Amino acid sequence: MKESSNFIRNIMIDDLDNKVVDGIVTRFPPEPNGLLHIGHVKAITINFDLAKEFGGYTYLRFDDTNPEKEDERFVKLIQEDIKWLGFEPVEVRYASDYFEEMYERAVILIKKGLAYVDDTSPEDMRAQRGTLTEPGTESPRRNRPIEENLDLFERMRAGEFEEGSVVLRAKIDMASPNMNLRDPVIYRIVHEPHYRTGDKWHIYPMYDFAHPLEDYVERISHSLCSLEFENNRPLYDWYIDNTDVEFKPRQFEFAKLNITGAILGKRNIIKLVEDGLIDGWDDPRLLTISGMRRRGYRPEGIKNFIRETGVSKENSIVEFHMLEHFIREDLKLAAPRIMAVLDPVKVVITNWDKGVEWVPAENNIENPELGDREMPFGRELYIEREDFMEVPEKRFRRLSLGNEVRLKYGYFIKANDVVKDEEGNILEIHCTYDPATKSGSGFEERKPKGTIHWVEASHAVEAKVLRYGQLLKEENYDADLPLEEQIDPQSVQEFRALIEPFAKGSKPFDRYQFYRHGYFSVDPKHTEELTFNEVVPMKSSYRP
RNA sequence: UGGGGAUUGGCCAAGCGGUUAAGGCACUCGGCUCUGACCCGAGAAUUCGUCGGUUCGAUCCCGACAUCCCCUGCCA
Repeated sequence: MKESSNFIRNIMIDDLDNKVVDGIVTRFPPEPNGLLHIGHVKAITINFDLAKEFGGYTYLRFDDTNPEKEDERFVKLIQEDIKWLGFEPVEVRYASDYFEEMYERAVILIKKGLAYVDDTSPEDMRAQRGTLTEPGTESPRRNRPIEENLDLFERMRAGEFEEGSVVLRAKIDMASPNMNLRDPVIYRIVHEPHYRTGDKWHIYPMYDFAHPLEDYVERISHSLCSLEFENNRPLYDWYIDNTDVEFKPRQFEFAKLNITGAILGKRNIIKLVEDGLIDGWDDPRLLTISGMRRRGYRPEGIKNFIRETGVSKENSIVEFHMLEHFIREDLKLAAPRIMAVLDPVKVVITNWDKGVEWVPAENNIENPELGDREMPFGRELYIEREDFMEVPEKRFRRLSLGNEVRLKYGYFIKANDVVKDEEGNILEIHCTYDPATKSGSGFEERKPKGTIHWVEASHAVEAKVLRYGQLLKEENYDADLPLEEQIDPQSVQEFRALIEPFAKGSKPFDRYQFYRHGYFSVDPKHTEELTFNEVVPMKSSYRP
């Protein structure tokens, strides 16, 4: 595991040293109302890594306290995503399993005179809450007798009331400068059936009340969440301090992950999915876990990125470059390489008279276990149009008239002539090859200025290649603009590519690297059509 | 004068009173190379938002100011 220092680790070390906690127990608590994205990967990685580092363990807990938004299918998909990432929770828990426990704790609050049933309308309640600079006013129901509250709360549970007609509230401080403490709602009425508990319940706990109790039940030592919950921590502590729990979990906040040009946030993704602007949650342009999987990213690359990116309380935006770097670093060791030509121009080797010759090609120089293969070489080849210039510019190191270049895994060829159409477009480049320069022969007499890639014309397979770029046009997402205006139409580009045949020695691949043009991976769903997803562009540093 | 956070090179981020102020990404230059990628070297903060204070000594402590983020859901 990579070690990256962060302030939460330091807190844990101190807590362990000072015997504030016996051990480390963490949890990842997604609400099953959508799929996970790379921002969640940060939370997942932090929780699992830290627990593991200190010999503790981590729960996967579905925070399913709102039946109106949650769905069983997300429970399943989220677990698959986490498993794919390589994390193993000690146990899968559901907040809905603790509903009875939470109810009991709410009764404790009522009995202590710290909670009351209020039938103030949502509108009036908002008005009574005051503003950021003015205190709120107390509800007329605030001092309702305990017995009456107990009776009303029981009837709320029994389903006697309409949604929105009544809530259970904590009696804290309507003048608190922290809005969260102005008598927050503890339970609300919801008649919608819950995907797990069905219609057993008609009241559901609010996040602020439920979460600390969930953490208590699981004996979470460090409850990690994002920065926007800092204002909720006093309430978290209030509930813990007043519900007679014998274990006190504590909340710590860290900054969420933001990446330039990426849309994160379930709300936005849900909107993109619902508006049909993308394929779905697993659209490769999205940085959802399933989208990244389809794009060809591997878990290790993603996790390394997260680990190197750090944990702090700084509202930061990481450059997409950083993600690309770690994905590329991971893929370069694992991706079999093939050769492909995106914009082909024909090369005729005028002195070739051997038919088709199969030449060995290293599949992956860094990882020999991926095996070698053979590829055809013949009289007619295709090379990349941009790899040829009739008159070379300075610093141009590829093929040009009168000059020699190495064909990777093949021979040196020298361009002698070009055939053009009436408009001057190059149709063919006539070259001669030198038999002595065959790849692997150990020929060292001279070195060409450059090496280029190619495919043999008669065997090349034509394929459609999809390049998936970044979803957004602008560097940063602007919440005030409609999403459809911000999506970059170039985020999906379709190319026709000529790819070397998969014939000899080829195995079912799931990832490829295209020389110079980038790393691509096959989307397993589209293997038959040979549709590729670009993983990461490999920039060329050549500039005329 | 509501409250809560944050402020270290273009982007992340270590650092916890005495350091030449880690590291990664990006960028530049050089080397290597069966692609210019990869790999290997080298390069940037006289300085840690600003101004004061404490101290023999401050990025690290205190104060003021500035800027950014969060908080008025019966969402999480």
